[in-house]
Amino acid sequence: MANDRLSMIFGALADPTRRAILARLADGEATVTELTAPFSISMPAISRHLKVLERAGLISRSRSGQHLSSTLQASPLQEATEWMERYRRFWEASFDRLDAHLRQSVQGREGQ
Amino acid sequence: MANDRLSMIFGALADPTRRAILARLADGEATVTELTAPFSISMPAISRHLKVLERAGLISRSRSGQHLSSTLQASPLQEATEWMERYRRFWEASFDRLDAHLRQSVQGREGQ
DNA sequence: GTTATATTTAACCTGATCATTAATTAACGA
DNA sequence: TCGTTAATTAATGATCAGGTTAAATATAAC
Repeated sequence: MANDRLSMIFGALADPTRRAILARLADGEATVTELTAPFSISMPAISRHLKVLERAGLISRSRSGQHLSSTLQASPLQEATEWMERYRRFWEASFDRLDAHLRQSVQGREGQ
Repeated sequence: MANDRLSMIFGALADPTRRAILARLADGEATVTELTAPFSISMPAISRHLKVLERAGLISRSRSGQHLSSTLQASPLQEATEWMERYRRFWEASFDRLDAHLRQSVQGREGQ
């Protein structure tokens, strides 16, 4: 994967296990052991996924004793969203039915 | 790469050449030859990038004679944005650290 | 039909990704 | 100090990504 910032962010998000880890961290920080539990893959594998997320800036980590906690850092998601904003006019201009459905639900949450 | 929809979308966006292709297509449809010109890589390489983008639903293609035109399809970007919306409160929380009061009222309106 | 143009497919190479198990490091607690 | 727990690193292997050049396919133009 290219090592520019957006490539690292999108690359990190391209894996379902890593997205699931982020989803878990949305409920609060967690140790590597806790993050490993829900999956059928080994702890070293999770440890590597965490490295990828950390490199993308999507998590930070802090040790307290034996335990190494991961915390969600969402600002790279903001960068990614900002990049996509450039294309918003295209999906809003679309007459596609799926588009219409998704647009509606997005606007619902954005309506502030 | 996993073959679920979000993984294919994020995976497609994880490459700078493919993002540049999308940027070019935002100015209008283009042939493979036209899309190849700005890059220092070969046409077969571009052809593969286009396949990845097509598989992710980010472009559609239509032949007219010898020419095969690619057209931007932005709705997958909307899907990706919608997935990220889930984390918006986190980046807003860190960005607006100094205005916790406002943040709270925004979260209230979002129903989180 | 022959030749030129546009694009894909084939064959191949290199390096990255994602998983494994085994070994190592680090911190804790008796 | 010894044994346990937490996590990473090492070594290995399979598969995928992204590039190349050369060959094949398809349409156009003469």
